[in-house]
Amino acid sequence: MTYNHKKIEQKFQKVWADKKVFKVSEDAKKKKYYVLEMFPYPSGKLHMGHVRNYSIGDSVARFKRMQGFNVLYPMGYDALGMPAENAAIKNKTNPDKWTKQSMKQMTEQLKQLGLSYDWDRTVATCDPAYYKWNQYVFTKLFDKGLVEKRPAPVNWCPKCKTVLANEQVESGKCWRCKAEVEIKNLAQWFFKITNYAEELLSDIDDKLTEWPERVKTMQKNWIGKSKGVNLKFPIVDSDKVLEMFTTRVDTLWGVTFVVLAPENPLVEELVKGTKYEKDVKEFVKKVVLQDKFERTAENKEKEGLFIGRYAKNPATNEDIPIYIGNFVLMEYGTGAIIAVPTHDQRDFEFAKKYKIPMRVVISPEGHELNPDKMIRAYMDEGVLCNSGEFNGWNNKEAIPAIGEWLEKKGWGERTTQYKLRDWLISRQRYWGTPIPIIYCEKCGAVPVPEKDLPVKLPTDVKFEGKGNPILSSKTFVNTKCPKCKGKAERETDTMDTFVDSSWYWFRYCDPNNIKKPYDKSSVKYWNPVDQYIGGIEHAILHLLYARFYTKATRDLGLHTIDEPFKRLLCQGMVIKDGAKMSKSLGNTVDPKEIINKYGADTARMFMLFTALPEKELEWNEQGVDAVYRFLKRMYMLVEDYKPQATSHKLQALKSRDKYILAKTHSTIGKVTGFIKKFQLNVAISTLMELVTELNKYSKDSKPEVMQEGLEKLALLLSPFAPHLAEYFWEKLGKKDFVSLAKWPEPAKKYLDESFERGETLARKTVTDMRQVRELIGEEKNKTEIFIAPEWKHEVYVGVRAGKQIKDFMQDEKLRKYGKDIAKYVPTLMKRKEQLKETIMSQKEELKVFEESKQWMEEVSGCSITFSKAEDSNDPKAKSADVEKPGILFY
RNA sequence: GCGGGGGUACCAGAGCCUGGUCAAAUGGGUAGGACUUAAGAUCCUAUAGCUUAGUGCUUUCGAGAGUUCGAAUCUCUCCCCCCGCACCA
Repeated sequence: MTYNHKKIEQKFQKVWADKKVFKVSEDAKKKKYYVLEMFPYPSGKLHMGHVRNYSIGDSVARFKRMQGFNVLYPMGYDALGMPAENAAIKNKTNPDKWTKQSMKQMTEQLKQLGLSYDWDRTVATCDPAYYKWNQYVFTKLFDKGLVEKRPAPVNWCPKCKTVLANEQVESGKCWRCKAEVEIKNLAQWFFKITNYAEELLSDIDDKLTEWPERVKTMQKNWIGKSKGVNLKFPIVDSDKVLEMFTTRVDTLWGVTFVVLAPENPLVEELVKGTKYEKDVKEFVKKVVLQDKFERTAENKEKEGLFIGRYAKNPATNEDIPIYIGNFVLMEYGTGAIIAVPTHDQRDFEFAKKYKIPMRVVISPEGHELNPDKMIRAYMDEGVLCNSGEFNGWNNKEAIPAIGEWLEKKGWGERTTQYKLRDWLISRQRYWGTPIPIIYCEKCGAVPVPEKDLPVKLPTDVKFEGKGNPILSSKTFVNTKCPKCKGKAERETDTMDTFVDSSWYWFRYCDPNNIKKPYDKSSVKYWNPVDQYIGGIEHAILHLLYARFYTKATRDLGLHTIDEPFKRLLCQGMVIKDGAKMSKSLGNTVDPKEIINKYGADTARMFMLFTALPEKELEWNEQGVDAVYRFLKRMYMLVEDYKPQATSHKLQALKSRDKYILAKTHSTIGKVTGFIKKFQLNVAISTLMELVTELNKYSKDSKPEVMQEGLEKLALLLSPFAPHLAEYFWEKLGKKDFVSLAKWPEPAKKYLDESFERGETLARKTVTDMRQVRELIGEEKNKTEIFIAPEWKHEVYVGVRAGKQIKDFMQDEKLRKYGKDIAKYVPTLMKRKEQLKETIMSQKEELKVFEESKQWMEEVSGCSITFSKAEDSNDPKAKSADVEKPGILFY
């Protein structure tokens, strides 16, 4: 019999499906556990990253289910988005058709993996019944003022022909197609995520205690909170006041110039009619035309210009020259900065270039800095000088004090700045949720009333790859105003697809609700998601949006959840030949082929065994093969075993039996621990150890013990290789599903300390000692193994047969066994620690051996008598300074 | 620059939190053996160095120092690598 993975896997996939084994429903009596994987974009083909993601998720789901939790483990499709639309353009079909076809294919592939989803809860975001609720929430947020349309410089991807949110621009390139992003000024819809900046930030530390550190840091950086002061410098010869944000009020006395962003509207005003106007305008034009990303690129040389005006630093009463500079960004703070060249590297470079004077206001303890001799800004801590009444303060300690002082004087206000920008959700594409807004000449932008939702995507659309296809629909755009019934036009922008994925896990809780996005109580029962699993690439984008949307919909009263994902795992990438698997590199491996050749169990187990979930996984066919062999080995083990129909009583146990039981039960403990810690690879390696032991044991086993070992093995294997485990379970005479069986607990009575302790060496020795006897012969009296303690805590071990020790020693096998036994002795004695602490007297040593005697007899299957080493027949033993007691095994 | 994570035997990768049972799991590779007509599969053994009849000894977990009876594990310093963010005032 060989391991026929296809037959086994098909069989159990069918049974699981037929009997709806993994269907769940709310059950107030049971503790719930929600395992969620980032749902895939239905490209039509599963890739290895998916397989990895879902293998991890499924093993957690199965583990928790067996532990008695009511496990919600759903799957769906993030079905709206560009690829479908591009495919439609390419094939001149409809995205809807293409997407549905893809979803079908993917579902089939997912089912082949044997994932324990509740398929009755599937959702697809392209379903109007789903995106209706995007629109519903949009209109509610609109009413609340959390949505707004406004013109803004936006990131425009010329290839996708749509705008992108800030988060979707990666070093100047489109996150999806990698095309260079351009900046355009357009009127766009925004979700006011910035209103939630503070909560999004503070909850990271307060509530996301089980998130990976690096994701939390990335989010914190992205939100980018800084506390500081909005300084107010009156502009000389003007009634205008220049506002500038700074976190470093301690350097206020060192300000020798200020810099405005070239786009700052004040600039034009200030230079109007002066001799500087022409130069300034030219410079502004040059910089603004320059790509935003080019401008802010690394090591970009600082450039700027004096604009001929001054502002008064109220702290020093000095007139400070105003510059404009390319390194100042309009979109952060007030688009203007104070410049302290002595204590800020950028200002330093700028000042050096334009020969602006500098003044030191912070000195390192003990010596004075000379601004003329500085080669770089001094940014460390120090003592304030030239700073009026704050002279002598530590600069860090002075910051709050100066802030307060400025506020009192009315020269500034303490404020907080965030880097986070509002979430731009408009997309000029077809395959997304239509934004439910109607423009009426009289009433303005009017949200579509709930009764008219969903606003469905038009079907009379041409896909030609130019502009927004929705514009080509005759029936869509023209409509009536819901308020005044007058002539009106629909918004043709659709929503960013990240909106779709910002609440799908709530929908899983109540996927068929037609009256509401979801039932409040269902959401309350299942949420928050206990374990969320997905790629690190969503560390900011999706995870930040999802957190925001959760808070926003909570405030709409739709549910009461603050944070959607309790615990997060970001699995590593699957790589091959040192690079991420990708079509363009041609280093992809199709999961389908692997499943065909080796089976789903192997594919899944390989994913789990080869690397820690968070780490990169290097694809390696040899490794796949190794896992396959392991499964096969287990298969053979079970196949060769004759199940015990009777309820087994574990009695009359020999040491080997006890050892196997101890091993089995310690494995239960370890595997459970490792799964909890997500060290799935280690969990599997522990199983491998057990299998090796069972394999050895199987040659001469006590059936009840074997049954116990194999049963536990099947249970422990179930999260990783569910089909095979299910097969084993059946083989072992069980009538139910191992997938629904109770997760085992290690039984204390089998965890005999003496077996536990010396486990590793014992497993060899136990068999080795028996084999020594077998090899040497039946006549017990001719066999002699001696172990004699030497000086201090070392031990002599000798093995020989009869009187002819030389004959015996020439036998290589026996020498090896002897060696192993010898290795085991210190462990066996259980007294290594004591032996190390004190040099024991001979009597004590003897006692140690005495205590161990019984155990050793069991282990070796030999009877043991004590004798003195000098009584040994071995001349070497006699001579080797062994006047001390020893043990002879006969 | 700021932040996060690392450096373990031929390779991958556990062990570090909770110090001793660690020459250090597991898998791969390599070598030898059993089985086989053969191949494959399977099984066994070895795999830092030296040495023994047996034990043992020396050197090892990025480098150095420290704490300790005892350090891969704890502390400090240094070196190196990877990954995020980055002219954010």
